[in-house]
Amino acid sequence: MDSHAVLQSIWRVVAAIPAGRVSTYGEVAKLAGLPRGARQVGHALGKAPASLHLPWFRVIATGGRIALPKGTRGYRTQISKLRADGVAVENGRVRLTAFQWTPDLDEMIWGLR
DNA sequence: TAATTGACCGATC
DNA sequence: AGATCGGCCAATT
Repeated sequence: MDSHAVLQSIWRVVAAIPAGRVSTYGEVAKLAGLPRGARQVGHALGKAPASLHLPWFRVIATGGRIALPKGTRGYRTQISKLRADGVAVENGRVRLTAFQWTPDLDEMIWGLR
């Protein structure tokens, strides 16, 4: 599997995160077939062309933390985008118990198809 | 080729 | 709750 394919699978997973829900770097990595590749996800998001319109802001760090350093441009952008999605962000954090996306449980809990 | 860096994670203190 | 530390893995220097 070449690196380009890896980027694509990561982007595919990120693109699949539904509005109003979030996922973590580690989780996205796992879903993309990289069990310990959380850092790769960071790189992949950084390299993603804007033309893909990827919902990168739905990807956060473990514990619901906003990964970007507080005070940066991206930090504020991410929060406002999440809020626009209906995700509650308090003090730079998201309640994962309420908003974390897990594809398999998604159908069971929310009855989505 | 080796060292450094980074939108990370988990356990531990 | 916040800080430290070791482990991870790829891209960059």
